[in-house]
This record gives sequence, C-alpha cells and structure tokens, in this order.
Amino acid sequence: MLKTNNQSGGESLNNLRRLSYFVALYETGSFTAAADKMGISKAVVSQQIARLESEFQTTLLLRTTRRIQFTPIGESFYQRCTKILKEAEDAFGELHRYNSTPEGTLNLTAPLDFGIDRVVPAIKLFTERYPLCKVNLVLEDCALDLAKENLELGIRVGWLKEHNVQARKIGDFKQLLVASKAFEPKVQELTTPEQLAHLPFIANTVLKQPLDWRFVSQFEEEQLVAFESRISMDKTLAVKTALLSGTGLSVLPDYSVKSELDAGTLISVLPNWHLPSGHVYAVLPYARFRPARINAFIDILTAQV
Amino acid sequence: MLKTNNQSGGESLNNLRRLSYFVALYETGSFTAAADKMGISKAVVSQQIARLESEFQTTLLLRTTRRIQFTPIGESFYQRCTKILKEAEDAFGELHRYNSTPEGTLNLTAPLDFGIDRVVPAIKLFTERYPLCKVNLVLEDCALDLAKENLELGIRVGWLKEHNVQARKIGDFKQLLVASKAFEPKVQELTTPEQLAHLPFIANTVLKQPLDWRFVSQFEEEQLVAFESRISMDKTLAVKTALLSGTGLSVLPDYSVKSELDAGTLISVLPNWHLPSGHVYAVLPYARFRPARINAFIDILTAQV
DNA sequence: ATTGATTGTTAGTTTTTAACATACAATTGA
DNA sequence: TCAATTGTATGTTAAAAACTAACAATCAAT
Repeated sequence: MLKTNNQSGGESLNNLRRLSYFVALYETGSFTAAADKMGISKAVVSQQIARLESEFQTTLLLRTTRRIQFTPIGESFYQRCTKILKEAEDAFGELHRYNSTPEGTLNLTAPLDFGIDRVVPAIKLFTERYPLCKVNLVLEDCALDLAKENLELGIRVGWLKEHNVQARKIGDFKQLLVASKAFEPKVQELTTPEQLAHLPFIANTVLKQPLDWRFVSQFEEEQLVAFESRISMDKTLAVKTALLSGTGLSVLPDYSVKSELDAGTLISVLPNWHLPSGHVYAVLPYARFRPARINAFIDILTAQV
Repeated sequence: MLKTNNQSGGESLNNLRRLSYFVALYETGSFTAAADKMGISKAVVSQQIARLESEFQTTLLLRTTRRIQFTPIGESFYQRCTKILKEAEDAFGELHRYNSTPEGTLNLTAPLDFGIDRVVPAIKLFTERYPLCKVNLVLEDCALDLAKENLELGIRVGWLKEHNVQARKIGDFKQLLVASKAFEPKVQELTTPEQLAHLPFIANTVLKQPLDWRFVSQFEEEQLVAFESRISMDKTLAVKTALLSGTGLSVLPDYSVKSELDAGTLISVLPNWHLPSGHVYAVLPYARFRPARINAFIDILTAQV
C-alpha cells in the first residue's frame, strides 16, 4: 500500500500533547511549573519541547537554568497554539456536553415561511422534550448577523451567501409551480412550460429572479420560461394566500404547500416538470461555547425536514 | 505529587491523531479510503473512532457495511475538527517556513512618529539582510483594519483596542515631559509637577487625554496635573517641531526624542517624576498562511526597540 | 568565595499506546 | 445466490511517552 501522508505538518502534527506542554511552559514560565501543571515530570516537558525544536530546526526559547526567554517565533507559535487548544477543548467539550440536559433560552432566526411551516412545529417538540428550555424565534427573510443579534442558530433556506459562520446542511426542498384548484381546468391539459407564459403569475420578490424559471422534464428536457407578472409581493406566505384565493400561479417551496396539496386546495401544475431544488442549512456563529440545546434543536429540526 | 489536570477535554485532548482520522473518515466517507489516505490500516481507523465515541459516550456516525452516515453531533464535530487541523497545520507550517528565505513584499502599517523613528531604520536593515524582500509601509496614526487594507503586519503603540487580531508585545516606551533648551532656566529649579501648570503646553491630540497627566515620583508620590494649552496639533512630529522652536512643553515618547535629548536641543523636565509608560505591539491578522518575511521583520524590529 | 537550594537536562527503565496482519461477519450489486 | 467489499475483533509487535534518579549549571545568601 502506498503511503501518501497528506498531512502537511509532517509527523509532529500527530502530537497535540506537545502543543499543550509548550503552552503550559509558556504560561508558567518554567519547566518545573509546567510539569506540575500538567501532572507529569519535568523531564518529559524538557524532552518533548526539545523534540519539537529539533524536528523543526527552530529555537522556540532560550534557556538559562534560572530563566527562560521565548524567541519571536516561539511567541508566535504560542499564540497559534493557545488558539488551537482552546478550540480543541471546545470541540471535545461539545461532545461531552452533548449528552447533558439542554437548558436555557435558544435564540434562533429563520425565514418567515420556513419558520412558520417547519421551525414552529419543531419548537413545539423541542420544548416538550426539554422542559428546561425556552425558545426565542426571530422570523426574518433576510440573513441576520448572528453575532450582532446575539443569535445562537440561524436557519437558511436556498443558497448560502454568508461567511464567518459554520454551516451544516440539514435538508433539501423542492420548488413547485402551484395554483388554486380553480385553475385546474385551465392547466390540466398543458404539457410544456412554454404554454404557461401567458397565465397570471405572482412574483415572489424574496427570490433573486422571481420571473425566470428553468424547468426540467423527467426526460432531462430543459425549458426556460420568463413569466410576466402584474402582481409581486415580498413574503412567501402572502403569495400563498394570493394563490389560494385564485389570483394566479406561482412557485412555492414544497414544505409551504404540502398540506394544501394534500387537501386539494392547491394543485401542482405540470408535475412532471421539475424546478431547481434548494437546501436548508443550519448556520452557527463561531462561538467558543455551544450549549447542548443548540444541537438538540438541530437534531429535532433535521428529523422533521 | 497531586495530579491536577487542567485540560478540560480530558485524556482525549492529547490525541490530535484521532481528529485527523475522524476528518479523513468524514471526507472520504469510508473507513477503508480513510485508512488509505492516512497511510495506515483500516483496523486502526475503526478502533480509534470507536474509542473516541466510547470515551465521550457519543455516537458520531451510524455504520452499515455499505455506507456510513454521520449524526448531527458528528457533523458538528467534523466542522470543528477541520478548523483545528487547518490551524495546527498552519502553526507547524510557520515553524517550518521560519528558516526559509524571506521574500516578497512586506505590507505593514505603523504610527507616523514611531514609524519614522523606529520602523524606517528597521526597514533599512531588513531590506539589506533579505535582498528578495520589498517593503510597503503605510504610516497612519489610526489603527487601520489589517484585513481590509491587505496589510500583513501592524505596529501599535500605546494601548491595544483591537479584536480579531493576534498581538505580540515587542517593546515598551516611556513618556517624557520635554521642552527646548531655551526653557532650561525656567524649569531647572522646579521640583514638583504642580508648578508646571502655568507653563505653555502643547496638546498632542493623538492622545485621548492630551492635557491630564499623572506624575509619579521616585518615592511613589503621585501628582495629577491638568495642563492648559492654547496650541494643539494632531501629529507627534509636529509637536516635536514646535517644541524645538521653543514654543512650549509637551509629553513625547522616548523613542521620538532620544537623539534630541542626547544632542541637548531638547531637555527632560522634572526627570525624577515619571509618566505612565506604554507598550509597542505587533498585530497580525488571523491569516492562514504567514510568510517568513513577517517574522523576520518582527525579529529585526524587536531587536531595535 | 562558598554553600545550598533550585533549575533544566540526560540516561536507563517501565508502561502505555498505537500500529500491523489476519481472520471474521455483514451487506449489497450483479 | 454468489462474489466482492465493507467494518470489526483479535493477538502480536513496535514505538511512543512516562517515570525515577543522577547530573551540571546558575543564582542568592551567607
């Protein structure tokens, strides 16, 4: 078997221990004190630091028997090491806390429509399962700054644009062309998207391109349709209300119209032609500590989506 | 000896190796492929991941013989782990690069006065020692946003206010009350700072409180003096020029007036009373890769300060 | 100047950990 | 159903990392 070690740091990358020793050494300022702090013998600290230096052919600190002095590269290395250790602690801490009981107030944000259709039911389950938890939900279609708004969790639907956050995909959704049952006679015999262009279309301005849609048939056939609309609105829920009253056609996410399709008050138009699907993401701020309630809630929401 | 393990992550914190295995497993999606990638046998990957899970009593992934599926906590743990590994690689990479030849253009910023007095000479040495390096110095008294301005290094004098940067102290400075030699007769016989209040004082508005100064005598005696000034300016160099022409007294950093004090064109007023001293910092953006030239320059500058 | 305590390093030994090779059971696609 | 491939379990070997104890270098106090 060919050995292909992709770790660019070389062998030493394997030893987080040495980083801890080095950090302890820096923070105590003495080999003896560092050894005490780590609960090992000072010989080990000396040996491991020496190995660290020899492997990289670098002097991290100058030693006299009475005092140690860090070189600039030693200082710099320390800065990076503490950061790494803190993050490693956090990562393990999260694993550790994960099984502990969630408590406290979960602050989260979600888009209006997805929030109402999916997050609210998840919140119900969440508060039932975890009696010590409260929830504060901020419903906004725009992507709020999590750090600034003091939010622990954001749900994003569609396509991610943010940086400075960690994102995890928690589900997918389809986009469906739907209309009220009243339109059934008009659309029943349609076979291709081209024939739709003249029908009354409601533009959902939450989307970047509310009028241009790419349809793909079950046979991979592609058709671009540019709708014209005399009505546009900036909330998906408002569009749905308009559709229900028979105002026209529009594209809505599946989670938003599932119950109406089941009940038959809305119908799927050209069900054999598919529109681009999107994803649902949980975004998390780069926070040091992540309370158990956050993962607990994501688990519940993921199971629902 | 009492074992006081301060590492909150427990024993597992010591094993960065397991993190690499877990990351490889996640990224390849198979134990066999992960083992190949790491150049070890698949038995090791299986064992180490299992140990990771058992130590934290957490399920990171669900295995079937044909497919593995990560749990939400597994996803979350992966996100943190990749970040940690990238940073560890960078830290070791910096050690590794440190001994390589600096090259490229060093982009840095420094305050006007400190820049001219200290950084410019360091640049001379730097470019002499490293012929492959160029330097672009931005002299600004305000703390520029390193990331935004595409700067690799910032020198900050006084007191740090920034976040989102790494800072290293590279020196100290004293603040000195000085005046032109012409003032010598007037100030020679003064003994306490109180007696200074009526002398003409030039306010350096780079400082937050240019007029209020706390003097401490060699006997730890403390005196607060509130100067009044009819002249204020916002550049330390301009203040010095004004002082040299005998306009009045002011407080200047030691590095700025060393040569004038040596030459006798400026004199130290009440040399037995000390003003608060400050520090010089090198601040670095949180960048992944840090070229060798940066540490090389800091080394030279530190030796100078 | 000498002592004495304390520091960091070194050497030899023991313990712990991780690696390997192999065999095994489970699942899936043909 | 069969063959191939997956992840796991086992016993063994190799390599770290730990300890103890002795050592040389330094500083403070006499």
